[in-house]
Amino acid sequence: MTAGRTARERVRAELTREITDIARRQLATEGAGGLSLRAVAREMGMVSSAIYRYFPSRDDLLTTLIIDGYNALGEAVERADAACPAGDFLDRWLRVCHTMRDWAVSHPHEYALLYGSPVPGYQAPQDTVAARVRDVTVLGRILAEAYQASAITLPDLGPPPSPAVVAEAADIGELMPGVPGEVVLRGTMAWTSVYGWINFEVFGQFDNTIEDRKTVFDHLLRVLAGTMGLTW
Amino acid sequence: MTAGRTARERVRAELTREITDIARRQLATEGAGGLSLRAVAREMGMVSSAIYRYFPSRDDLLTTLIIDGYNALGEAVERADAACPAGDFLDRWLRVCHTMRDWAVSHPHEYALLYGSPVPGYQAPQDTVAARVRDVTVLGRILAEAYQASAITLPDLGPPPSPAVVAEAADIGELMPGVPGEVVLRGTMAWTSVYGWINFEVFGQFDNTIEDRKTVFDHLLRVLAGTMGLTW
DNA sequence: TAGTCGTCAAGAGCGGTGCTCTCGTTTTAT
DNA sequence: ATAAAACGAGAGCACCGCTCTTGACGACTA
Repeated sequence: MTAGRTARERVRAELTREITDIARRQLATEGAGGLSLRAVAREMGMVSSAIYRYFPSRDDLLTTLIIDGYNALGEAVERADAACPAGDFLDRWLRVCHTMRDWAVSHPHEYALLYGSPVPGYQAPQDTVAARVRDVTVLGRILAEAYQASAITLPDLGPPPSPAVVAEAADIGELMPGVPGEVVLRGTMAWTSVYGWINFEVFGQFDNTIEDRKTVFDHLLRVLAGTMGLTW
Repeated sequence: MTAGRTARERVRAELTREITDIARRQLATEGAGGLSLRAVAREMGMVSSAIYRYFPSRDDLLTTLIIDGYNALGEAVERADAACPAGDFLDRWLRVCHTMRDWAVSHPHEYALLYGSPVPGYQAPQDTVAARVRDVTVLGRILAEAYQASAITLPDLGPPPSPAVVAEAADIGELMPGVPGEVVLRGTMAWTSVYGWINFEVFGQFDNTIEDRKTVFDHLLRVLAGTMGLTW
């Protein structure tokens, strides 16, 4: 990784890493809006214009921070899933979701960058999509493997989805090959619910209302597992 | 309302309204980060410092926009609920939630101000809480009235919540007097799920994935109604 | 080895921002 | 009528992202 050939390439990689590190720290303390190229440069003892040798604009720096954030979250989720017994689907679901929440709570500003309101004037480039889907890919895999293991029995919670609704979820269904549309929809719903909770929690909607959020979240996860038909 | 006694008070109220109107329009087109006091002043033909006679800071202007947003959303929701037959709880649930989504989709930047990542450096003052709870108050009332009408039968979706979990939801339960904790928890879950979906939709998470979002959202709402035990 | 070429940090500068202070003027209240 | 309060205008401060130019240093090539 740091096997840059020339000395110039090595110091360039080093400085680039230092910029992103400082930027990430500023992001963690000030939030996305408080991220300032000039402040990063000041902390590095450089002049502000020098930063532009490494990142052509503030948005480009933001983009790498976003990609890094998706990868950090995705990696944590993948590790959590890998640490579970493959056949205990409920346990995998619980641990993966708790990992997502833990990461979000401990990196609120980075999480806001990923799942909060888009940064004004900033348009996420296509580079981010590969990293963005890592977490939901894990959820899809759990659900797919559970279905293949016949560990899913959908509870009857309402009228079955129309074919049109099922067709709309086809793209998400690609993450869970072989899983019927109705299950895909329940999974999508659970996915949005989990992030809805995390959003509320990280963005302060539960302030002065729910204190022991992890415990309530755990209960939410078990109910969601029930809606997906995961046996308990 | 515009019955200010002196001429000065009248023109002050008028100018204050004009400032917020222009600010709201800028917010709608540029987003929260693009809201600029100088730009507002420019559009009014005033000098920027004059704005500070009406709003002591940019954050104060943002605060009134936020309160206005909560009230606009809350009013739309209350009107939608009032237009439904009081005894058709599923219909009320569906219409209220669709109203929330419609408002969010047609006012994305204002919605982001209310339910997105908090504006950096901005701390919502206590003035906002009264307006903020209007939407969830309506949901709580629907659920409470449904329960009192014996229109709720909770489906079995997992282990029952521990007393600790139920206790955590006590504050939210105050919105639904007489409703058992388990139902309050299901309602809280449905509430977060709805806003989780709306967040995903407004913030672009469904781009290139789900096209006919209203239809899928409607299906989500019916499943959520099922989890709350609303008969269908 | 000498020279050229590309990369780099630095500095000045542009237009923008939120915000403060002062200074006359106008309107209100006494 | 006079004192007090409110007001718009203007200059100015410190900050921002970003651009352009300049001079120095390192890395390849003749």
